[in-house]
Amino acid sequence: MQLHNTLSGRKEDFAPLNPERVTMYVCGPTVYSFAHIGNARPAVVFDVLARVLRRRYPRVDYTRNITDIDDKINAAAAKEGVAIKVITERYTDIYHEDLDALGVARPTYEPKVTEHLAHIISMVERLIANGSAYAAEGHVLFNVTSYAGYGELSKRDRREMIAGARVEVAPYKKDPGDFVLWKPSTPDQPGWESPWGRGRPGWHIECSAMAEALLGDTIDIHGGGHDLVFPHHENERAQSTAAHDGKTFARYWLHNGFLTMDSEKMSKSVGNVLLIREILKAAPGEAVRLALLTGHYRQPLDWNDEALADARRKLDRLYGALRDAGDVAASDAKAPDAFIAALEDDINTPAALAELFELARALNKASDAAEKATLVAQIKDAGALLGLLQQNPGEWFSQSSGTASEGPSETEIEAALAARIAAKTAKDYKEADRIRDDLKARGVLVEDSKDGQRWRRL
RNA sequence: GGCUCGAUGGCAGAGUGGUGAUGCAGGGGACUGCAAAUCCCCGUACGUCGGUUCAAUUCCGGCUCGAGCCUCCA
Repeated sequence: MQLHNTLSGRKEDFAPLNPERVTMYVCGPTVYSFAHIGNARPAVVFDVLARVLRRRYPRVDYTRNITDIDDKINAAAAKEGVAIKVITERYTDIYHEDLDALGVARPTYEPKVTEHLAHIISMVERLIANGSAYAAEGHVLFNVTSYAGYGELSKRDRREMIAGARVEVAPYKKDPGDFVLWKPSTPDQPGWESPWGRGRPGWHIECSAMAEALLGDTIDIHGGGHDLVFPHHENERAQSTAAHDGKTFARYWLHNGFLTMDSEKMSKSVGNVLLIREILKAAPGEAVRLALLTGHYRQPLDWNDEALADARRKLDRLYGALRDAGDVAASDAKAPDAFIAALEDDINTPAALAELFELARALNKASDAAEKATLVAQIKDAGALLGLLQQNPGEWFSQSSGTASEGPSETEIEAALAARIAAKTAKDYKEADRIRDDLKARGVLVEDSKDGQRWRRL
């Protein structure tokens, strides 16, 4: 298996430190608002990676955190006049619902910052003790000059970074690049007791502490969105390496490319965010998931209505092949080698999907029952690795296009179909076609097959 | 301004130093009462200018355009 490592800038052979326990950490959401479709990309991509790894390794410990201490959360809570827990629990639930709809399996561990304060504090103490960090005016800062490898991950020169920095440098910093590990809270802000007074952790230390607590000093894979490379992952790397006597923190750094809207980054300031739940009103979650896997994970992906419609049509084809195979009992065949090879080549989902379509064509052409059984099993097993094609074809074709869409009920459809078959038997094709056109106008496509009429929602 | 990554047919999107993945759309045919679905056939795509090479879309360099980071951000 090969994975592209941001640190080296190239694809590398993947070999876990301990094949009996593969460890993976992915930065999860800050729960202060609804998740948008851009947030869904890493969740889906790394979900696929976890599935692929689990096929090969007996145990994959996948940790994806929930950031439930953050100034944006504080702002949201203050605005509503509620405790931060009200905000964080609400949006954690919503995040779970949204990802469930996209078929994203829960990670092995889903730690919250509020559950790891003791660990964070102990890590900060260790960093101060070994000279990597210092306390100043109620803050604790990590001294970037103490870590020679600073800038290696994001390929930045520290001096250039300082020169180009647009932020004002706080007077208590020893070096302009130093970043906060702990900061003081005012009495009206959420805070926790610490050796440096009542305060709260900085953004970067939480991931280092939780990764250490759940996965150990050295982890195999660290993932996240490309925007996290700097400063978040650069800082995590510095902290963890410094806290562990120079031991490697993450062996493979994986970063997914951005999702754009009309070729522009999705962001609240631009006003072009598209929430996952808004999309789900008009499209099945499975189609959203496939749309996210259409391009390679490291490439930028432009989101638009056509991409989503395209994904639906692809699923129509795939489910259509499974449906037309009828009731053949699937054999125990597994996904073919070419499909696995594509996914094990740095998660090349477009190439894997191409293999899946080849299987579908073969299934459509197959006439032998044993051959069909093998192909059905292969398609389902391959689909499972992508988190797709696990429903019955009948469910796929009869489901409405989203949580908000409407259309004639199944009872109505069945009644219309009965009338149409009667018209057809009487060779009244004009009436039969009228019924078909009428249903089509209402979003239901009727098809005649060798097994009689069948329908699907458009 | 500095850094990183891209530019493939009507659209989306892999890949490769020398036989044009895959899906959608489009054209032709088979099948069908007609459709739909399915199957078969059909496209001289690799931003631009140079270089290396017997041969470049694929390697190297310039240019143009695009995305991202340098500030919270998936």
